Amino acid sequence: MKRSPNQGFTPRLSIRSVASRARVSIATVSRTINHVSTVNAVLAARVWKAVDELNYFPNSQARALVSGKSKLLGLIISEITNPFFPELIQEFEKVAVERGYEILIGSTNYEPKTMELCARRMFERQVDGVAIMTFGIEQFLLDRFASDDVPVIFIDIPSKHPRSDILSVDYRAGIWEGVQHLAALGHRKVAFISGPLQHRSAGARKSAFLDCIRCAGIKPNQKWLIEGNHTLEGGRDAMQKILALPDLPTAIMCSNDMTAIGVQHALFDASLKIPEDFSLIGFDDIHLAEYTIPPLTTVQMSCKDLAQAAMTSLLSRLQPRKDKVEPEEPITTRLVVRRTTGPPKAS
Amino acid sequence: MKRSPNQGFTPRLSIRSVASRARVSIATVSRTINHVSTVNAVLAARVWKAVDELNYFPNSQARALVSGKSKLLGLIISEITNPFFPELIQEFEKVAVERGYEILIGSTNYEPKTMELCARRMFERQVDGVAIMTFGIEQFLLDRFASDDVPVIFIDIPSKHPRSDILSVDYRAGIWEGVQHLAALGHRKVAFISGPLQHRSAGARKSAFLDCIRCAGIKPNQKWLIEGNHTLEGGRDAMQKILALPDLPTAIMCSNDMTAIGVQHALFDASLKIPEDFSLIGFDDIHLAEYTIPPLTTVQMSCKDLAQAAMTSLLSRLQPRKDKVEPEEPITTRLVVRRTTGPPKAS
DNA sequence: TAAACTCGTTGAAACGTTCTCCGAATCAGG
DNA sequence: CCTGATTCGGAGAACGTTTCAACGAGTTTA
Repeated sequence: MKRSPNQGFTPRLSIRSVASRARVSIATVSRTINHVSTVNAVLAARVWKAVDELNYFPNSQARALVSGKSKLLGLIISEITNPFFPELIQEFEKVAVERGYEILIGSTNYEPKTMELCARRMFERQVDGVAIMTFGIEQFLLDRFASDDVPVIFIDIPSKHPRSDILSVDYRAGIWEGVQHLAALGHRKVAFISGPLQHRSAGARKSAFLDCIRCAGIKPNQKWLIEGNHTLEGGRDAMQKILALPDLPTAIMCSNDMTAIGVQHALFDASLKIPEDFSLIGFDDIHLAEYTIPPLTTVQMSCKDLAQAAMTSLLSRLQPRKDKVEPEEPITTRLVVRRTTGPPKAS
Repeated sequence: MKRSPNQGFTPRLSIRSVASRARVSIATVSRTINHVSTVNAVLAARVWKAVDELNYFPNSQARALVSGKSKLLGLIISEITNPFFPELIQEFEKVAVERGYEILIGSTNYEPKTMELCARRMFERQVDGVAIMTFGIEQFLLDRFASDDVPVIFIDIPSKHPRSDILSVDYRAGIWEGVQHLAALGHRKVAFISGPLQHRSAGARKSAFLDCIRCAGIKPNQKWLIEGNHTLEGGRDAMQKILALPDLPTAIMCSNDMTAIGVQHALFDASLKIPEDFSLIGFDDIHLAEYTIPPLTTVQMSCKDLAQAAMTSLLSRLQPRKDKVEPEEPITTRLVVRRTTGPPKAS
């Protein structure tokens, strides 16, 4: 940056330009654009006119520097190429922009190393808050955010120690509906393709499934519990493993929709039909699920609700108001029946 | 922000803390962490030690304020829920983070209004550069960026006035391969479902198609030129319109893969088979295209190439080096044959 | 031996805001 | 018309950094 008296030209458009054009002090301009009520209406009008004519807008860096608030929010997700997350991002962005925030996105790709890098990026940009929408998070990262007084929201299963920065999801409800649906159709041999199990919430989905299966009076078969990785490839590979088994299940539940789509692909490749040969249930209800062939029966977790709950909670922590932070309702899940489930093949 | 002498406590971790701990001036600290070569090795070591012990990192707001560089890059896309864009974002993010930049994402949802809002957001955060990866952009927005000396990169068709801030895509090459492929299979009746035609590059894809069709000696039929909107729904609706026609085409080309997936859905609903009843070709080659049922034959536009070319060009404009900005090669496109094309039904 | 140069370090100004404090202006009541 | 209350505008410090100008200690030259 040039330090010379005036570096020649370019008297950069600043609050000062507005002040002089409106013939008021810079303080008055500042108060006007920050909607402080005590400012005289006549002057305010002059200020707004000047702002408009100059097409001025405040320098957010300077604002951030002095206020200590960057108006930046971090959003850490697992994998941006999994359509569930873009849908989530879209909701986040909407709410954030409405409230004057921008979003910094970090994609971990399921690697703890990358997760750490993302967290560091968030730190360096001094985000005002972070939403961690991955399937799990390391404790030490949470601690680090906490030690910097950065509010953090993350997803987890409902717990009896309701720390309000946890957004709890009731995975069981939807999975239970799914299992019941399958049982009602006559399925007794149900496989489950999980997500990467080192992630808490992937594990939570799997335990919910096992729990439900037992409640339905079905004894789970270890052979039919496959670990996937929440990707298309993972779903395909897992299904191929299942097909290689001597004793086949009649229905497959998946930890997310991408896995289910991978399964559909594997079955198509093997010339097997859904739902005639296998029933299939996904999880998430991404928009695409309605468009698979055949349309996917899946457990819906409203990412709209999720994003809004996360944002509400995050923002309420940023602007401490008198209204108490209400204990968050758990996010609910429910079955959406489409066309990948049917009675088991009479074998 | 409290203005009282010391607001009690919290002597915020700053470059000053490091300076006093390393027993040097803040200027020396600054030069050290910015890798200015003239700094004495002994002092540098002391500084790095202090940095490490305090776990210090510089405040990016302050940096941005004084340097005039926000190290923020804008990325404006059409629609984050179209999987093509997340794939693009992923590449962008990778390159950007490597170079110390963060990305601000704006999704226009094809609305000029929203596009304007996005541009404004970018302005307010004083991004150092913007990549506009939508299917078109208003001239006045480009002008505004230009008047603020913000480098802009956007996509367009190859033109004889190669302004280096245009990333040109050779849509024709891939579409030509697609048309030839169909013609070779015996198709003479080919429909095209375009994107929203107010967008330049959607229009470009359509003209490329018309051009290729004529070159292949086929007379295009106006009835088979449907305007879609690059979404699943748009593809489905367009296909339903086509199915209502008295004279049916035998093959469908789509302006993007999402449209093609919508077409597959409409055909599935109508109990029509691909490729037996209709051949289908998409555009983009999103990752999902390999996983549709049947796997989608499509024109590949490497979003990796696209993102990297965009970033390279953008970054080279940010750090003007001696090495001349090479004239960008147009991004190429090519056909990927999978299983949605076959000979036309003998009617 | 003093002057002229280097080299490396430091103090201080500047970036564009916000916000506190204080002085000036306005107004109502006596 | 004067006093006290009230309201509003302006000067200036502070935020955390970068970088310029200046300075001090060595080193070389006259």
